[in-house]
Amino acid sequence: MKKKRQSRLPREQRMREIMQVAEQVFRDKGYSEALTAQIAARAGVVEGTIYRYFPGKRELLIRVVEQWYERILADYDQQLKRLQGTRARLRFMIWRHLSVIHNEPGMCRLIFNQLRAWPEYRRTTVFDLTREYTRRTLEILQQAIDAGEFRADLPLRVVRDMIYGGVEHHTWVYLRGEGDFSPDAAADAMTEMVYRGLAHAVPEAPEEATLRRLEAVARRLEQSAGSATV
Amino acid sequence: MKKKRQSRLPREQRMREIMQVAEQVFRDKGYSEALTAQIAARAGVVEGTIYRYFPGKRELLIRVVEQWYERILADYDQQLKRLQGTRARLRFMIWRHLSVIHNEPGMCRLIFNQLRAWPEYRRTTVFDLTREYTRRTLEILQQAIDAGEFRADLPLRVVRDMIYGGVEHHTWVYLRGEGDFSPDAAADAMTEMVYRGLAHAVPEAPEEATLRRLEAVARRLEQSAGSATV
DNA sequence: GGGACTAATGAACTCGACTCAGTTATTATA
DNA sequence: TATAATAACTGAGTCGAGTTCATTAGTCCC
Repeated sequence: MKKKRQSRLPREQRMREIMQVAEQVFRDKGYSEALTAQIAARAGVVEGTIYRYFPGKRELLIRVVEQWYERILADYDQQLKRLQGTRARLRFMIWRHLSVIHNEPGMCRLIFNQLRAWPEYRRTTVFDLTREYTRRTLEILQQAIDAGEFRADLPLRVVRDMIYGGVEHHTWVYLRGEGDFSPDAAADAMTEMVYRGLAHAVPEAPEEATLRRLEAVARRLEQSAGSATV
Repeated sequence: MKKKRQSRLPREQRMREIMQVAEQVFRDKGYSEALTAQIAARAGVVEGTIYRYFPGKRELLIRVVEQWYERILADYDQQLKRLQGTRARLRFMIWRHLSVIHNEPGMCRLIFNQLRAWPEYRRTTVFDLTREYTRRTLEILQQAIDAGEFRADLPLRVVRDMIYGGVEHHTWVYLRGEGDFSPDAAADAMTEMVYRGLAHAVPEAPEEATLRRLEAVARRLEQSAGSATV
């Protein structure tokens, strides 16, 4: 057995190496099965070294997931910008979310099962980015309402919750490793569901404009009065 | 400080006492903050005693949650049986789920954040009962299809996922202790959404539509006005 | 080549879940 | 009432994983 002394690396690089190994181990084993000892061993350092770079195991996972999530969402906007029309844009948001889960179940499990349950979650960029992207979905819906394409009589936040919650619920079995799902099929169904739920059933009647303006007033009142709510 | 020797209890009773204390501690502290030492202390036994009745801390939580869940769902059927019509029954399923979360956030957090992430989850009665009740929702939808009330062109499982996922997603902020939600309002919105998504497009009388939307505006204004407290 | 800096070490420590050989309280039997 | 059998309960200890820190030793620069 060799006692191979590790050559020293600049701070940044060692940090990157540890995170890289940690990502792999967390992904494969899940959070609690992933041992700091093993991460250290695979990274070719001693356990204590990890603690020179990260305050603890939890923080290490957070950093790893943050980095991954930023990478995953990098080209989101670009792709979305190319799409025209409510339906296409809505479907993209849903499909994309489903696809990420389908392609990266290990990472998604970590977010759903661990990260999101921790108190640190709120000050995570995962939290911020998720918020940002669900907000974007709300915007798409709101724009469709403003354009007279969608009705305004359902609270959009509930619709958003049905989309994102629905996506997650739909992928559970897969995430437990007990089955599969089709991102395309699910995205089609969910988009259709939202569309029917919000689209006007009948061509606009003359009093339409008046109603829309009344509703716009309500919205403004809500926003000014109710910034306490979510 | 007294060394009060515990009188011996029959197996069943001691078990019940431990579970009772454990439920309280788990509910208040969450799983990992709840220490077996503390549960033992509060139950008036020594730590080792817990392990005469439960194989481990996880199993103890499982048993506690199972017992609670069975209690919660006990009168479900009775109430459902009383309700007639797709809309009422559907709304009840949604509302009930929202209400349980609203009334018992501590327990629901344990299920969502811990139990469901464990491999043991599948052989839990929580798993079975949840399955049973989501199946019941599917049945309501299916019956409506059979009766010609709903269309059959969307996969019902996706609809069910949007319902249950939507409920959960909608309650996150509340479960993190950062806000509130109205089970009634959310149930109304979700039921409406599902209804529109699945009902045959029947041309609506124009006055009816106008009325419903005016009512929606009024409801929202009410909620805005009252959201300072929320 | 020597000093300053700091990456890295590894042994020790913490803290909580869990174990088990042994100790009684209780019950059954004589 | 005495005694044996049973099973509830104890508590001191083990174990294992995360975390700490005083110390060691590459690396850079003058």
